[in-house]
Amino acid sequence: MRYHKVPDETIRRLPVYLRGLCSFPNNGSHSISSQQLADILHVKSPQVRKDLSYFGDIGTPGVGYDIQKLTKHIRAILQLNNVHCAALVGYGNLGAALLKYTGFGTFCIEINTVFEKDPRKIGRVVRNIKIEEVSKISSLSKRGISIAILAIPAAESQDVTDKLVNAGVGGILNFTSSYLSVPANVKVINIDIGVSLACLPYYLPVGA
Amino acid sequence: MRYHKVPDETIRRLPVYLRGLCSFPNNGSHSISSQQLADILHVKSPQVRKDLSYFGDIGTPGVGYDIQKLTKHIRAILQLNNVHCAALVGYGNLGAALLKYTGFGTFCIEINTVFEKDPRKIGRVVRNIKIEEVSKISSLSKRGISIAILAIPAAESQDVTDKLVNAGVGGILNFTSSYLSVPANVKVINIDIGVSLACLPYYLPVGA
DNA sequence: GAAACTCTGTGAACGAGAACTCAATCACGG
DNA sequence: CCGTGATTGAGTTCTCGTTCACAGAGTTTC
Repeated sequence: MRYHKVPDETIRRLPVYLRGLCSFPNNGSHSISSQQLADILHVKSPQVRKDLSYFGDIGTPGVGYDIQKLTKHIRAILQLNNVHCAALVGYGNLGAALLKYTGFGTFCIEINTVFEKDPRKIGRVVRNIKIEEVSKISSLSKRGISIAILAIPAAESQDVTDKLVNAGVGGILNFTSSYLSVPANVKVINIDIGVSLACLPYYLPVGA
Repeated sequence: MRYHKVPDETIRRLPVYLRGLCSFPNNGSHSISSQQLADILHVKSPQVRKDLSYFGDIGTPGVGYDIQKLTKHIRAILQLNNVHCAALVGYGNLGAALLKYTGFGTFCIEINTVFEKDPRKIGRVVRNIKIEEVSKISSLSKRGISIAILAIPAAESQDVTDKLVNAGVGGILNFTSSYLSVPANVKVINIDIGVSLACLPYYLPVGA
């Protein structure tokens, strides 16, 4: 199931819609209108309709969207119907926090593999996961893991990325501050905490 | 120093430029061309020129941009010339990781205040910072802190945000999954780790 | 000192995404 | 069974940001 040409921005909003649907109070009604959904998520209602219309006729005019059906549909689009296992590379401060992070469950994503360079950490067991050395990344393809989370120092990021790509990883969530060069069929999503924070002072009133 | 109308996207790239300049090998030359800068950061060279041109004539035709001068200039634009203190709200997994995070130093931002709800953590000292209770947020204005990092459960986010805004905070880095409602003069930057991760499966080859 | 070369700054074209608008569709009540 | 009200889906417009192309300024070379 692959769709024509959907804006990345739309894809990015789908998980937000999903979360909105989960939190929608089940007050008897089976359906929700684009306006209601828009209000919850603080976007405009035409935006919601347009986003959803990329994937065929999901709603029914005069009524709205069937909540359960819509939820299932979005999960199907995002390929979140079956659990995805993800590998975490780097068990430093951030890595440890991510492993304990509970916000992935809603989206059926579960970190079940951890790699680390530091020999002192290798072998330790956290949350039933044994920390492995980075050279074991090559075994990911055999384990059917195609998503990786990169939380290591910038200097090693390209090196590890190459290993991940070779192991068949198709999606990388990059917390590193460096640009990752990957083949076209691999998707990288960057989260640069430093840059985001550095933008804030610009918006402060002058002299603050 | 406030400039006409600069795209948010441009502002977001400035810290990246800054980092690129820092890592540029000091090989005798004092200047760098838009092309060189573009190559390092994997953007197009007209993009670099346009971004920088919003802030007046910084470069010299035929030569390029004086590295030191440009660095200073970007820091001035972003208001990063003097150190900014930031308050961290929430000392959970993520909060603890952020406090230890070293990536903020490049941008002259330093977390020097920590608030937490859990009474067992209040009073503890980490990195010379004493963890305070959330009710002390109101004292931020007196301390001249106008940037906050929000790393708490979604349920309490709006509550704490209101407290922050009342205390004169003008910029919030929001790791919470919820939308924050703030007055127009307060800037919120959202980092939603769950959503970013949830997007990845969409891009995987079907059936992976 | 002039010509050739390099690189910036900017106006204009282009493209993507968001907001608007309205016709078509469906449920429901009389 | 038909009219009324509600809401979707899509075509259009608008806004924002990126890319392009070129004029002009500075530097180097002969």
